[in-house]
Amino acid sequence: MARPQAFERDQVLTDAMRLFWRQGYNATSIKDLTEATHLQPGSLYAAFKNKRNLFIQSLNHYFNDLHTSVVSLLHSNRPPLQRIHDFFAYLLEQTDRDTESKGCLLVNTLLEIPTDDKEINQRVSNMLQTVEKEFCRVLEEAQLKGDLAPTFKPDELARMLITGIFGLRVYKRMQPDRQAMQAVVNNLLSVLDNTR
Amino acid sequence: MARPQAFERDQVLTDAMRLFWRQGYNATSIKDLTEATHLQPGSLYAAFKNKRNLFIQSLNHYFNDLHTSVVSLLHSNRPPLQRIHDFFAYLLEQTDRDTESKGCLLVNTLLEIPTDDKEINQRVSNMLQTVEKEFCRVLEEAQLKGDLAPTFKPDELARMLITGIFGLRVYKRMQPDRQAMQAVVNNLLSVLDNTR
DNA sequence: TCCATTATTGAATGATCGTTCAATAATACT
DNA sequence: AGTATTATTGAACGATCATTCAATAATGGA
Repeated sequence: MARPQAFERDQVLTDAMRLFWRQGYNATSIKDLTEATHLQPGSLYAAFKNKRNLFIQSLNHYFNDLHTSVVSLLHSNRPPLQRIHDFFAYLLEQTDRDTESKGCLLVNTLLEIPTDDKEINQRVSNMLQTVEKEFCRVLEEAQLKGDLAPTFKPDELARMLITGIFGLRVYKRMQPDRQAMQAVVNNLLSVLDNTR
Repeated sequence: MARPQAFERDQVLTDAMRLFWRQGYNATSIKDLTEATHLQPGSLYAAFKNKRNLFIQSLNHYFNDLHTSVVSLLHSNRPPLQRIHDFFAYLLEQTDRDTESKGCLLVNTLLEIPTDDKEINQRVSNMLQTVEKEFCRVLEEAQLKGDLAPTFKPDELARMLITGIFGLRVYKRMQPDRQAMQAVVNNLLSVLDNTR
């Protein structure tokens, strides 16, 4: 016995997320958000408490999508090292389609939000560490199969690859051509071929 | 025959730069800047036109310092590949001392400023490309001396190392311990050891 | 059909934003 | 000493910020 909600929470979060992704947290105003979501300020605040909380929900929404992609790529039935290559191929494709150079919302957030905002930094760090762990498991699997030299430490390699991805996300802002990005990936992945 | 300027332009730029570095462009207000520089708004605007221009001057100031460090490290009299290692050792030290996790102002700016701000993006990109070229020249020198396999393309390697630095700058925000960062650097630099 | 409950509206709030400018102060030259 | 010139001050401006809330609308159950 009450008036029903007229909007879909998921759709609103998608709209908000896209805006934060394109403009960053500080540069996105409530006015921007009301226009993008077609919700009035009051509704936005009733549903999401405030701007900061809406942002956090947007981050969660982004990570859900990201995690789905990562899992489907890294848990496929292809050989482990091939799956790593698949991931980077996917990253390059996505980077290519991203004509606005938005990059990764999590990486952008990590650099924009002040260090002393423990909550947001912790949340984003955890999300990225989750991805790092997925990488690590695949590398362990490769090592077990003998596709990766036993002298490697999978956790260190995973960390290095994740760092490489972060770097690519930044490098893209310099508007390099696809070939340049591809060459970086090739050199990065050449570490895995090392027999030591 | 006029009243002399009471402040040192360089000191003011240093103060402003530190603030932009710590907080980012959008999160830094004129009030913040007047407090940090001890200049009133009017003086600030008389000397630097507006906030945006003050930021651009701060970027230049930052790059001057950066370029000095890079040159002294990469043009030393040590063997070329050793100079690359020196650079990363310096980077790790600096990262360690940076308890606020400010990272690199240029990298932060590249991610914060919208893509459609051509001027700032172009300026920052040029600065970073300058560093990349310094790396490239050292790698060419190493190749000439036979310290680097001739199959490598120095420009691609330089790009990969720069990307690695960007990545480390981001990774640092996740508050990793020094060992973790060191391992990333080791794995990154292991590419150079490849004999192909 | 009426009512209790919740959703939506959008104007209003006070704070803060970047920027301007008239008033005042400090200097060098005559 | 007087004056032309430039530097400094800091209050004031309009715009915009995030947030609130009283008024209104829409529903399901009685």
